Order: sequence, then structure tokens, then C-alpha cells
Amino acid sequence: MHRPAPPQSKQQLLERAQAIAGLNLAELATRFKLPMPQNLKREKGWVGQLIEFVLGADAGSKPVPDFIDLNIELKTLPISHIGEPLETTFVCVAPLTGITGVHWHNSHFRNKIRQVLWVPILAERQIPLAERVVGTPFMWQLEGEHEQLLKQDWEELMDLIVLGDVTAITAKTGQYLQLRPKAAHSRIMTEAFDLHGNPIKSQPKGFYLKKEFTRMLLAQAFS
DNA sequence: GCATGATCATTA
DNA sequence: TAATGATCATGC
Repeated sequence: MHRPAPPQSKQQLLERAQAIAGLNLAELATRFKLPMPQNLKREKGWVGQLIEFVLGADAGSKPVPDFIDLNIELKTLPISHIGEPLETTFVCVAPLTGITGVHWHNSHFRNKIRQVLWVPILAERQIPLAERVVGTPFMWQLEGEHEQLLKQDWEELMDLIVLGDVTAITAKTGQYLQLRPKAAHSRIMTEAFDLHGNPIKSQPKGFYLKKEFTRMLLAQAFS
């Protein structure tokens, strides 16, 4: 089946997502004639790409939100049967150089998740991939208290990068946002600076929303 | 290597 | 057993 056209409005996107809620992944893959792996050990991003296809996302691998014209990012969120997030949520790679002039308001991070369509997936590891179920989607905007919480962590982490202490950053830094390795494997290195401003090599890092944050979003969306 | 999509699996 | 650090696929 050919790729559905991009939705023309936020409302239409939400309706499309609501229309697939309750289906399991085998039904969805069959309906769109897409091959489905046995598990996610290799194709870890398969579920996200399946939902992108079904809803008509058009950004490909461009560094912009999935639905280009609507400026809406799609995130699948694995949850347990009681609605608790099972994994952190990757947002984007963290810049380790060229940070001069980068502030919260013009950051790649903020731009990426200004507006997100969250699609929970009932995805406990014991449930075979085929039987995992699409949950009730909800639209979310980065604003108010949510924005303040992330801004705080983002600025703390960026300060550490700027000060040259990127080697001191672990996943424990930050309350709702954390920095973790993001690469094909641990031998991949990228440019960074040390405490003295000398160039060094560092593992690429990515910003991840901690479960505490997405747990809060779920709680508020379904309260 | 970097950007997209994330989850796996070892460790604490 | 949760969380951190590591890893997998794909396109360019």
C-alpha cells in the first residue's frame, strides 16, 4: 500500500491517530502491507516508523518535526498495562561544539518538541510484538510548567558542555532530562572541548526525556 | 558521522 | 529490577 498523504490539519492528524487506537501491531502492519519483524532486537525503531507511515509523516530523516507543514512531532511511547512509561524518550543529539549563540529559545531541542502527538503503545516486553496495542493518542504542547522544567535541565546540561565538562556528565545529571550516549556503538567519537578549551573526542550524546517526565504527561492527559 | 526511528542488555 | 550505557537499522 502506498504511503498515506500527510494530514492537512492538526485535527485530521489526531483523528487518524484515534482511528488506529485499539489495533494491535500485526493488524496495522497487515492493513498497510508492511513487513513485521519477530521482535525489536534488531529493528528497534520499527514501531515508530510504522506509526509514522500509517499517519502520513513526511519529514524522512530531516532534522525537523515529522509533519513538516503542521510542525508536529510524532513520538511513540511504550507503556505498561497500567499506563506507566517503559522507556525514556529520545529527543535529539546534543551539540558539543558550535554552541555559541545557542539558547533555549532557538535550540534544536525546543524546536523539535514544541508540539508532539504522543501515541502510547502497550508494549510490555512479555507481549509479542504482533500483539502490542496502539493506545489513545494525545496532542501536547511544550509550554508553561513543562517548558520551565525542561529548560532548567537543558540549561544545566548545556552549561556543563560549554564549560568543557562533558566527560563529567552522566545520565544522572538532570531531573526530567538526561544526556546519554547516542550512536551506533561506543567506538564512535565526535569533536568536543575539554576544561581548558582544547579539542577532544567524545562519544556523541543525546537528550532523553526521563520516565518521570512522560509519566507526568500521561497522568495529565488521562486525568 | 549525523540525523532519523528507538529498545536492548549489562550493571549497579 | 530499574536505570545507565550500549546498540541496531537506514539514508546520505
